[in-house]
Amino acid sequence: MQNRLETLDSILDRLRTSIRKNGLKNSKQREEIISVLYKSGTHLSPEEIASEIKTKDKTTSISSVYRILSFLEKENFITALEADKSGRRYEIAAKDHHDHIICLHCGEITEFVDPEIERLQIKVAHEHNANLISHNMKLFVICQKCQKIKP
Amino acid sequence: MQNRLETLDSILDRLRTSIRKNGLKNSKQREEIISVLYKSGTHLSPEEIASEIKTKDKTTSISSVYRILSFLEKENFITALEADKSGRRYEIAAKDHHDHIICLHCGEITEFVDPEIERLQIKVAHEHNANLISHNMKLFVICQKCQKIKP
DNA sequence: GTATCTGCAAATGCTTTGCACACCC
DNA sequence: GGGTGTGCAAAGCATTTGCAGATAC
Repeated sequence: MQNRLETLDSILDRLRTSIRKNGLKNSKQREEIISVLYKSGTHLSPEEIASEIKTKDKTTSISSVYRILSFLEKENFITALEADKSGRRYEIAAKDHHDHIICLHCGEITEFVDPEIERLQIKVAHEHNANLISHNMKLFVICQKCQKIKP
Repeated sequence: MQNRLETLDSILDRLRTSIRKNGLKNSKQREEIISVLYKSGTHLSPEEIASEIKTKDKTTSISSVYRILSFLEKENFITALEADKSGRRYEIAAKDHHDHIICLHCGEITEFVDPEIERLQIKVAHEHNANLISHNMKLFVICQKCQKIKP
């Protein structure tokens, strides 16, 4: 996981501002989900988020988790990642931009940034007369541990 | 679309070899699907493939299309692409390796290769002590046409 | 003949939606 | 108080699977 750019409190402040800006109302569930994602530091599935919140005594429903995740993604508080066929996983957006290395054997997810690749992606888009909005890059690998297990 | 590396007949020959190698039996549906993907030159959804085959009088079922697509992907005759939430799309693998530029506005898919990025991806994997098996890179853009429509 | 392949329909798994009640402002 | 949020259950949608008949070898 990379450096946090922002404290949890600061993110929650921005969340409240965003809620007001959209004419919405506060809810503890939204803050809970941000909190869980911030503290976990990993890439969690909606089910994992729901059960994490449930351990803290709340009876949060999975449908609310999905609804809130959509909102938080739209407002750029979190980002989604499709590591495999099992559905989306989410992580807090308050980190540096990064891409993912995914081990095909154990599923481990590592983050990385290569400034040179980032630069070249913008160049490629321009060469196609297009305006780069975002990108999605996943490197599928066999990690060091799994190379030892399965030589 | 990039240059074909192989004729349709040559691909179908390889398909028959692969079928024998796996102890399976021939079927016109498998050849039909390869044929449709080869001729279309684009990225088709399972539904699109099924309806394309149906126009040619056959009553192919969607479940067979899915089953055959899995087989063809496993055997590297085709490759899958997830352009958006609407599900997977497939294209013939008998082309040079390439990645995709996807317009967020009109959905147009363009193919590209940047040898320098390819090289850097291998380097990044090595720096993480991992063995690069494959990658997935999508550049999400607003294409030239859509920039004019929506300034 | 026997094992694979197919079409159909039902099942699955993730995600979304409709609705009635609960809660925030 | 009126609108927004939630939980629940049901619906959606892409994909997978079980099964009986069809087909390839």
